[in-house]
Amino acid sequence: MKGSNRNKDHSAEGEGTGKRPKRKCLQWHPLLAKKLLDFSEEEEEEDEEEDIDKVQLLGADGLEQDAGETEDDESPEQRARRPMNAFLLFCKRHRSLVRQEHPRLDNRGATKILADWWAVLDPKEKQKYTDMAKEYKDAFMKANPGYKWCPTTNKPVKSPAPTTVNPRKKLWAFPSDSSRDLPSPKKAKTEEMPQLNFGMADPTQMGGLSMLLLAGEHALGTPEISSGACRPDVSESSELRQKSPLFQFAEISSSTSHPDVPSKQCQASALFQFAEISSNTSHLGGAEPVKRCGKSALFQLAEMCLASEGVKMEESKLIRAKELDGGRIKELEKGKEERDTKMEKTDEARLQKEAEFEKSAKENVRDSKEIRNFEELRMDDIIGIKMEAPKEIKKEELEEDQKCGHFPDFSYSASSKIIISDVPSRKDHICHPHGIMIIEDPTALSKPEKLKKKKKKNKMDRHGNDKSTPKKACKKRQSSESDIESVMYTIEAVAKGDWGIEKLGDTPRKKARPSSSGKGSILDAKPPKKKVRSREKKMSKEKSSDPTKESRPPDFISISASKNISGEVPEGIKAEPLTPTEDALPPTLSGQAKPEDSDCHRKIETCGSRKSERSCKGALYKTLVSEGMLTSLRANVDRGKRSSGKGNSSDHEGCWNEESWAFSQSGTSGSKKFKKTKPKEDSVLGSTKLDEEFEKKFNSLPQYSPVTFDRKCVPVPRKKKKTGNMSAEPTKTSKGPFQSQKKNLFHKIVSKYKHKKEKPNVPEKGSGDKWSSKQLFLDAIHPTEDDKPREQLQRSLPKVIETGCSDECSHNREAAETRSSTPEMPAVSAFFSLAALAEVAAMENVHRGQRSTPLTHDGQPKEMPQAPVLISCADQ
DNA sequence: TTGAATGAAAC
DNA sequence: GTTTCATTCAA
Repeated sequence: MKGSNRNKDHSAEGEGTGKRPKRKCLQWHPLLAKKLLDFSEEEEEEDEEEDIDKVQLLGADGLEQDAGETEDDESPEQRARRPMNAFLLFCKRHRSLVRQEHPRLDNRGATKILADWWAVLDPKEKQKYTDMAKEYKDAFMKANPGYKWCPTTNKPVKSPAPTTVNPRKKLWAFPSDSSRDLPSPKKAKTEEMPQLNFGMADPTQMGGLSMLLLAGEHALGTPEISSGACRPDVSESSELRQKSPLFQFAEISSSTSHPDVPSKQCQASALFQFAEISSNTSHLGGAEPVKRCGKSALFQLAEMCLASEGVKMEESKLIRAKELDGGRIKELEKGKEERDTKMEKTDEARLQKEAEFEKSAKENVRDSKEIRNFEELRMDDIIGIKMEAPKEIKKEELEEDQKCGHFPDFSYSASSKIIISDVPSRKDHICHPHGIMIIEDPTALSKPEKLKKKKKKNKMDRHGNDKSTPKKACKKRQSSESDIESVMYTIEAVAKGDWGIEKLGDTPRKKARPSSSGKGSILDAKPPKKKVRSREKKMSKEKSSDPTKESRPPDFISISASKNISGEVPEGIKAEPLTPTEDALPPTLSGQAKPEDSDCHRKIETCGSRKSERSCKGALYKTLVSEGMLTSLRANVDRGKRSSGKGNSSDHEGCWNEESWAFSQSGTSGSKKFKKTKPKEDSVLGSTKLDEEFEKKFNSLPQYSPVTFDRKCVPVPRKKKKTGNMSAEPTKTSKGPFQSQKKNLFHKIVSKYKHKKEKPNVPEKGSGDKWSSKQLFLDAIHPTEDDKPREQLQRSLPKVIETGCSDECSHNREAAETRSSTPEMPAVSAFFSLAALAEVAAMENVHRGQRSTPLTHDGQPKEMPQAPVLISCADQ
């Protein structure tokens, strides 16, 4: 049976896409899954596009295949893969991030780093993943009652093990269970899933999580939810859940826009758009078109957040808190709009935008004044923003750029939908416009090329996009900033952050980008990284890795460290104002938020530098989005709402719901995972988004910036180091002049490293390997700190900043390039983003008190590091 | 196809 | 305790 199926699949593949079709199918099939693994994301994405088109066309084939699969596969169970454990979830979530940081690093190396991160990860954060994994497992088990993790009994696998060849997946066919208990949903899943894969979605994305959805649905037993673990397109096969939430959602959107449009297209488009939106959000595009899309997507996302918030508010009645959050969001959105508009139209659009901006500002003021009307105001703002800026201004452009248009529209439509229920007339208006926009979607769908591009771009680092936009904004800001000196100062600080981000983003992607100053060294250093890592890998394999680990990555790390430090320091300093950062986070500071907003408005009005501020905020907003901060914010908001409204106490349910932190940026991985949402709580957003929620859950899983881990790293390393050996070895030079010492360290390290290679020191297996990996991780994160003992690491950061500041701080502003040059841009970028937050908050504070805190302050460096941490923690 | 990590489950 | 396998993808 299986063989026949396989053959079919293959044949199908060959026929349809050649290899591609199979892949997806394969993934779902345990047997085939591995094969699928090989192909790259890009290909998958492309496949998706193709699939989409094909799906409709090919329906019959897909069905046959699916059916065959279900039968052949024996039980859907076989298909089902064992649920991922917390660590795997973590890896899945962060691997892309790691890879971004270390493009050259292969998966193994990435895995090591991930392991390090995981080790360092705070218990709380870990718990999130653990909980998710648990839920996932539970759901999975529900779906697959008979499922056995290790078919050991069934499969002689072990005994035969000698042939490592096939070991991994396939064997565990399930006994008879497969079909037996499988709750209908499960089958549906299994069946549907593949279909979906064929048709629309990325099987990869669907991942095992889809099972979760099914299980969740099943458990919930809520017919309404009918989790669409599978994608809508499968409607054919999906008897059970004919209409997945996504499908419904798509329909709604389509209906909203144009009933005439065939549902299929709408669905597909909607799904894609949604996915793209998420991806865009995460990546915010490197290329211009992408940028636009990304921006719009972000903007829409923000809107969505607002809308959802608005709804929730009504429900929860926590108007004020929401208002606060909303207000911030608005501002952010506005900032985005401005940037977006600027970006798109550039100079020409400026005037209009400015006008809009002013309007928005006025509106904001109103909002601050009238809290009750807040919702309406928001709507106004949104409307104004979209109507004026995006639509009127951008309309044509958008139309031209179908990509952007459809995405935003889609998201917006979703939001609008929600809004509609709550909001009266205005909302309707809004909806229509969006609907119009949506119409374009189908066309967009028709153009796979764009999608592909986007996807590719998605791969690009999110930061890159962010950066790009911020830059422009910054530039403009600078021009306007001239108005007020004090403001300028603050603005500059912010701007710098933005610049840094931009640069960072750019460099990280390509990694080797030759940055201007001192970058040559960096470039040189980069190659060493690989070598080092490879070496380390080898070392680990050999188990030679010593407790000492001095084998730290040689020069390049040091170099990168210097750069990083330079970059970090200023930001860190800026970030110092922890409170501001907190303020930046709406959820936490709901109360403050409002005042801040008002302050901001005031500032805007009073100061001629409205744009600058807004632009800065906009940049910050992007950064937030990219960093996932937005997600966290939204999550917090949602939590608050839910808590007030529903009060989900249960961990599981609560987790899912709560966890539905908006679309996370889901970085690179985001594109892939489009799973369905969970059914349970959708009431708020509407059942329509169950699917989304599901995806969200996974995507929502906190994505930590490397920086976060850095701090955390300290403790872990100690543990691992345990052995006294380690302590002695670490070179401690860190304090003095970094660079000179760095060199020395470098030499030392190199020498040590070599030495180690030749003679592995004490190699205790586990400890040694891990340790080595950790060191890499540490090195990567804190190159400079490597030398220092782990204990000092924490201290070292601040210190480094301080010491480094003198030299590099000056450079920082001017030499954003250096930042960009650092190979580990992502971490830096993340740091910047946090810093940017802090800066923004600081700006606000400054405006309030008008005291500009010098960015370069040495005095508060320590706080800096914490601030980001706090943020991350808060988020999560 | 392997491996690099962690964790859960089945031995 | 040991083994299997979940994700990911370059090598």
